[in-house]
Amino acid sequence: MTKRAGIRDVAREAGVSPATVSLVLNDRAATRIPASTQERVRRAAADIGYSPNSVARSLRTRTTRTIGLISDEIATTPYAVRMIEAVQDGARAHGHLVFLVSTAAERSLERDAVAALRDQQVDGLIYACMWHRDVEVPQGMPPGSVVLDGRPDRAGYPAVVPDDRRGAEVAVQALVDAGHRRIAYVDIDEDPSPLASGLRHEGYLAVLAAAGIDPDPALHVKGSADAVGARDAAGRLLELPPGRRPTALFCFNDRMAMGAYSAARRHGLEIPTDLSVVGYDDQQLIAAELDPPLTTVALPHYDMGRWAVEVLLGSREAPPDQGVMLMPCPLITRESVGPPPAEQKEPGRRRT
Amino acid sequence: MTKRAGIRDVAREAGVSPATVSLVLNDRAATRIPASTQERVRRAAADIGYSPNSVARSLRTRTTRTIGLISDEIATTPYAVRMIEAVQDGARAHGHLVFLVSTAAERSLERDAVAALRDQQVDGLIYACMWHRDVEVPQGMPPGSVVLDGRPDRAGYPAVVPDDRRGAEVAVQALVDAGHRRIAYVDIDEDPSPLASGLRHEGYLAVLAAAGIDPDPALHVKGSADAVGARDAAGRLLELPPGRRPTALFCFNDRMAMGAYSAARRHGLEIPTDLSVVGYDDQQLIAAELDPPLTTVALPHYDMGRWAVEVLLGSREAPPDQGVMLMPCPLITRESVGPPPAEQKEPGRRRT
DNA sequence: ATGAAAGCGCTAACAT
DNA sequence: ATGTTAGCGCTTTCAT
Repeated sequence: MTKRAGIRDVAREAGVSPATVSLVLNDRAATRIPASTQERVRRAAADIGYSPNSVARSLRTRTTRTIGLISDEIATTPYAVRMIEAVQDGARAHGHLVFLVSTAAERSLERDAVAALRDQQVDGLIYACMWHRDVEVPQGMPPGSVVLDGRPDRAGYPAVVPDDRRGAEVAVQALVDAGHRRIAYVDIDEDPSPLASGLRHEGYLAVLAAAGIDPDPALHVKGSADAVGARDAAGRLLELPPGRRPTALFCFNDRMAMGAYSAARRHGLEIPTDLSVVGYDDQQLIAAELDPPLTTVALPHYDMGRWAVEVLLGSREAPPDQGVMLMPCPLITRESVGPPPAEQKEPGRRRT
Repeated sequence: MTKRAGIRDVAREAGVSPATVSLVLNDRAATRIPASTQERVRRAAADIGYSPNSVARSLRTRTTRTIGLISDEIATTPYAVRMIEAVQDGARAHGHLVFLVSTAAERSLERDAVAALRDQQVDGLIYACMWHRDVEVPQGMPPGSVVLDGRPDRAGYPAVVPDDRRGAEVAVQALVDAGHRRIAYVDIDEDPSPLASGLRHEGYLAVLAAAGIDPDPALHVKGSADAVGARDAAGRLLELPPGRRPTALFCFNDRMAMGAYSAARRHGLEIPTDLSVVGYDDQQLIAAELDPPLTTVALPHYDMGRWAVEVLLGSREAPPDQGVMLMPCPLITRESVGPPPAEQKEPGRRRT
């Protein structure tokens, strides 16, 4: 890289002082400087390819137009990159650049990251979780930093999470509307249980209650978070005697719905004819690609990410005091939901 | 944020000059300053919680310990975030922070990003593609910047891409080793055809040739890149008369392998008993979760990302002149490959 | 309407 | 062995 042109180079070229160049190039010239001079300055700048050194400017103005995005993990839940993209887009819209640092949720790395970012004088910090959870805000996070997809343990940090309870309601309601009354919840078996697990269970129960359906505890099963765990859990459900067997499965997530598909297949059940399935997450490359495509509830990653930057950069109101913003999770209707089978029948034969 | 302590605060506290503090804190004190003074300085710094302002330091040293990572897209191929993570990790290992900017592959955004990053005085730039392709290096990219998962159109840019040809060879060889001789290539139908498509085809043909198998053009089919397109393409293959039908499918990617699974299922074929399938990408949340788990070839995203930072930051040799580094793609053996069925039989019955 | 000069917080020559 | 000084490239009073 050859030496970059500086403001004094422009000044010399235009026959004015550096101060004037600064004024003009920052649109602070308003009334002060005649259009002709402004024109001359801009020409000179363009001619020599001048572009201000952000570091010097930052030192002087004490604002860097950068933000830091700390994410606890990045690769495990690939679809959550939508949050990163959203933060990116929002930052760009505000003329900011973003430092990304992922910390694998290690406390010491988190502290280092916060410190490094503060040393860089970032204008704001976002702490992003890759899944809805309680978060212990890292030491040194300046108040005003926003928490993304997590619930901060301390006040002073605006936060946004998906409205999992409401999302589950929408999902289960869709099943009720299709005529189902024996609806199972294929839950995740993890310790500690994710916040989303409980919230979605609440939503599930609320809709059943509202529909006058007595919840059958046997229809709340748990399996490990992968397709195999879900396949087994769903399998147990499908082995229930005809009268007790569910006609619809609400699955904790799309990955588990994928397992439910396997179980149905192994039981000779057609989706959605013999069994309806709803997932959660709207995970790219799963939900839409399953056969048949999966009806699911979308996690509003992009919206949450956008919300976070905008609150951080002040273009949107933070929720009053301790309030956590609940972002709606829309139902994505595809083809895995149908009316319940006319009667409880024997495991069907595959169509030929 | 209350006013940060500065180096002069530490100096006053320790009863020395700012210069001494700088020396000590940067481990440049070597022989010059007695241990006792050093200790005093460090104590003072710790006491008042001093941490140097990176912006000021950068202005002075003309090096920022930051790098810029420009990625053409981020959300579409979620598994490619492994590259970002790798860059992250490598940067951290070198004490650098990374600016992430995604440009949706728009030329004007790319140019803006390059300019903004240069204004920030980043120490280096990486241009990352989300899939192996030819890249027109954005205007203003300083020579020495590295291209990740792409082939630059100009010299002066070290680059790394997956060794798709060799990867395909390994995949098809696994099939040959299992005893297959009628092996199809379920290719992607896209215009322009991705580099990987052609390279993998070459690898496929090379292995067949080496095994003395005459390639049957009817076994090279194409489908759209989603599960449905692949299902149809694979379906056509499975409808071939017994003697011509393939016993194994090499799929362009895991998503298409997923479609092949659907097709097999619809034809009453069991995997791997009746049909073997190999994918490509080792896409998280697909390959491992399919039933049965998919044998596939991994794209070395992490390794490539790591390579890129290390070359950028000088801890690894760049390939000689125009050379593009080919990163090996390892075979991930799971359960979708078996020996060919004893004889061409009628579509099998599902196990009960 | 413009310029001179100070200074953001640090580091690196150069003195002492 | 340590301190003084002069900037890094900009912005911003304050003078003129």
